[in-house]
Amino acid sequence: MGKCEQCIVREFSSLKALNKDELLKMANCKTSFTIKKGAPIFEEGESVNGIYCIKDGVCKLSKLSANGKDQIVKLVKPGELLGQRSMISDEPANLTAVALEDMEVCFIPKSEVLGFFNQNNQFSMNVMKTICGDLKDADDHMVDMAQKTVKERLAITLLYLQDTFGKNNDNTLTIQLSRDELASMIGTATESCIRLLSDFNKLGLIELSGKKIILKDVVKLKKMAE
Amino acid sequence: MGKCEQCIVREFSSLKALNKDELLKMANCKTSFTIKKGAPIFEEGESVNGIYCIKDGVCKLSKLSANGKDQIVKLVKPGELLGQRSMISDEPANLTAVALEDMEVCFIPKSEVLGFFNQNNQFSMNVMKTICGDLKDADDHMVDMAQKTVKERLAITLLYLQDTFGKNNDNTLTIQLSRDELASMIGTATESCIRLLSDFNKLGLIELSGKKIILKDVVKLKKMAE
DNA sequence: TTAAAAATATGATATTTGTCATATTAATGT
DNA sequence: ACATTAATATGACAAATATCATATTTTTAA
Repeated sequence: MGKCEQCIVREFSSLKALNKDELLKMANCKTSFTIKKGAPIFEEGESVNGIYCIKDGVCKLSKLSANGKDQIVKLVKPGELLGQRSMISDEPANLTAVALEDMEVCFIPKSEVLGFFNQNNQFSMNVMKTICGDLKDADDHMVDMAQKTVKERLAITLLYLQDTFGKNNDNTLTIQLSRDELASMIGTATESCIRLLSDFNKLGLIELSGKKIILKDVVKLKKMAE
Repeated sequence: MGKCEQCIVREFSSLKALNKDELLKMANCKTSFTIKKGAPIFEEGESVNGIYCIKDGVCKLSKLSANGKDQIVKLVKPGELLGQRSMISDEPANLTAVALEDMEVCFIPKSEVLGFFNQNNQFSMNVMKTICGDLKDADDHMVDMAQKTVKERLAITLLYLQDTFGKNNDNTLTIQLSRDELASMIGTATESCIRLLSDFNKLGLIELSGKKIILKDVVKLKKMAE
């Protein structure tokens, strides 16, 4: 069984407020497992009786709209927690979590987490701050969806992907999304997304080599994002 | 000085977890004031060093987008709190709060609230649950903005207004928004909003008498909202 | 009360975006 | 290696929405 004490990603999440004793307790009740690319961690409507701590790999949180299209609400990366919202609200998951890469995650049951909430104020404060950050992001995201054009949203999203997940040695974006997934982030039709990528390519803003994307002119992209 | 103990709206917010002692402490440090329709409570970028408890009147939380248009993110009604997000995150306000009606609000300074967080777990849990609810709403709202048409969003918004704020004896919506504000909620141009209201009127879904709106066919509106 | 300003309404038109059809390319399994 | 499937790409067109112009009504303030 892995030791939470020695887990590095813990340091990047709300869990960093936990002391040695608490970490030992957590190590004893957590379950860790791997998830293959494309597999769900949980789905909309399911009960999530605890939180997931992401050790490795990125996943998407999405919601199916009545028009049959998936909207990606958020990407979650190592060090971040998953499922806090529905655990705290005591409601079924509002979003579906699917692995974009092979993942390693740990699951900590609700009873344990609530215990930490009661005995460790810094921990619950950390969780609260994280959720507040998510709320701010969601509000901003919502305004962008309502007020920005698809072109602007594509620019914003490309910059976000590079900022958040970085680039490889050949300058290509580290995170690889299908055109369909990129469209789901932007909130547009796949064809529109592909078309705009072509346009950006022709304008020299980005470079497309197969599935890989290179941001060639970050300054212009930022201007384009407004 | 008003007594928090006797304030009814308190019962509808996270503050209901506070005990007599805490309420007395709160009554001593709170400041209550009135805000005229159209006046701001706080604006984007301002520091909000505490939380506002709404005793009477409704306000809008909005954000100015780079295109110069305001997007209304949320309406807040009596019993709800205001400013928790930025107080907890320790960040300037992300949204502007403006009174839609004459309001009565109380302000409770940050130091006091944080004190209650530390000594009253139920209270901080309540606040956390409220913020989680806001996050769920924001995510859902975001998906609607990205995936629904303006027509669908108008139907959703009209139903929301009636559900949340009710109707008068003559069946008109209790809350009165200008066409401009309604457009800001929906995320569309004022003209488009006016046009669709006309269409809905002609289709018998709603009835317009001046600024007043009556929902005539809630079933069809719900179907329209998908 | 009445002139001025603001809000509401509607038409004409341009722009953006979605949809459907169909290539073309890449990925997959046998 | 090759057939099959899936992903990407592009054209043609339709639908949704924004913008600009201008009328009409309502509100506001002198």
